[in-house]
Amino acid sequence: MSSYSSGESATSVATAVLRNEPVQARSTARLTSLLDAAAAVVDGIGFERLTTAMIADRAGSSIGTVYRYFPDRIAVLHALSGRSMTRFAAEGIPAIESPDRANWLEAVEAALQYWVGAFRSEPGFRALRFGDVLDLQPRAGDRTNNGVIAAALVSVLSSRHGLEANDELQFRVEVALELCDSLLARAFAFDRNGDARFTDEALTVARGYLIGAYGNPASDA
Amino acid sequence: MSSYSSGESATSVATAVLRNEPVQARSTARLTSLLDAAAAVVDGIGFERLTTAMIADRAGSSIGTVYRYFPDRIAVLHALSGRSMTRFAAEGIPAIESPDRANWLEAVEAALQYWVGAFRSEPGFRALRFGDVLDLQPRAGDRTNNGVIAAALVSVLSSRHGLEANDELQFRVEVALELCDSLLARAFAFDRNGDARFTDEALTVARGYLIGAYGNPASDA
DNA sequence: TCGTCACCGAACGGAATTCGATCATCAGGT
DNA sequence: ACCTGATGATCGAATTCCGTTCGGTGACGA
Repeated sequence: MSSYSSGESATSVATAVLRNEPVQARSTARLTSLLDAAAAVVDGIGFERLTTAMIADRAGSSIGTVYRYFPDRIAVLHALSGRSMTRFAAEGIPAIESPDRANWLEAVEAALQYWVGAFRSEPGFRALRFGDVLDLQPRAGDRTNNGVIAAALVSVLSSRHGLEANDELQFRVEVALELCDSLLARAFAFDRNGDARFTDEALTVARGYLIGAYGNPASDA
Repeated sequence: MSSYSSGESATSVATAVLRNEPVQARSTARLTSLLDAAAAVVDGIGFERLTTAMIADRAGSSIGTVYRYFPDRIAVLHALSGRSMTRFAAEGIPAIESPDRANWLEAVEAALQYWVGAFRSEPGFRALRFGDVLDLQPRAGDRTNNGVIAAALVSVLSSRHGLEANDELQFRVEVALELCDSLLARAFAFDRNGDARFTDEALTVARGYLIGAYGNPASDA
């Protein structure tokens, strides 16, 4: 009945949304350019105003090609958020696993810092908020993106820092991410570079929340 | 330079989204029924699937009338969230001002409890999350809904509980609301009645956050 | 050179939005 | 009281915009 997962699921994300898997080289490039285009537009005008025509234009392709790969407009956004998440897992998690992290708190802080960086520089990242905003009528049991990231973090925290990987830890990490996410969204809502007051507070809050639950590992030394 | 406000602004909210202000009695009634219709539909199917035709039908009017008052479909949603906020201020704030609240913490907790109740029973409330979700490209200086509610809370906290109404307090209350909001949204995402694990955690987090900043007033007695 | 992969863009359908015609209310003049 | 012009309010067919489909054409690999 345990709902947390243990590691590799973080990298195996929603590519199932595609209608056709690209086979030839040019088509994988096309797919990439479609997602890049969507990311760029979404950063500029927000996901609600993103039209399929805009994606096609900016990617230098036609509307039909968009629909060769994606079942509908929303699927593009889901794929984009999936790609961001995969990148986050592929690049961020190893950085967090670095032996430099003396304890779980440092690992978490590294993850959050990395996350803020993604808000700043990863196209489409801030506009989608990991895509959870799109899950307007989610079915119970659906995995949220934050849930998947949380699972990856949990696996690092348990395998390298001695925390027990159970539902409670998964829940708390998920909550911490949710908290951070909301403040970061606010931080970047008006300020393209992130209002420092809110980005700082996001890190402080998440930190405080987890320390409240698990104690401060630095002072246990 | 102070950005907090001191009370009455909480009731003067975004009616500026209207194309035409209603003048005669029948038109104010019409406007109300349009918003009621939107709220009912939005609760059922989510704001993305809400069509202008549905609003008109359910309100017993025509599409053209919708557009007499609102510049576009999204504006209806903004107005709806504005009305929810106004109600929250009009009904919730007095409840919070009750002399029963021994200290600021109890006032805040009452506010949050009231908020959870609104998620449960106020039509359209949970679907819109105070409408901030829709603010995809807000202009700098725009007031967020949470910001306005925070201002109202700040005025209660300062006038009745001795906290100094300054930018810092406004900021912290806003952050607390944002934190609560994100967890409540999550709590109600799958469960129409609110997943207790997340609603509880929302209150705990907001409480812990403010106590961390201002101390526990109960233990000062 | 055949079969499949990719791509295109006109055409279709539904939803958003416009706009001029029509009805209702109100003020004030007789 | 009644008329009357002005303005408020409503309507809904027409238009425009956008998501999505589909049949046709070009490109790649065996």
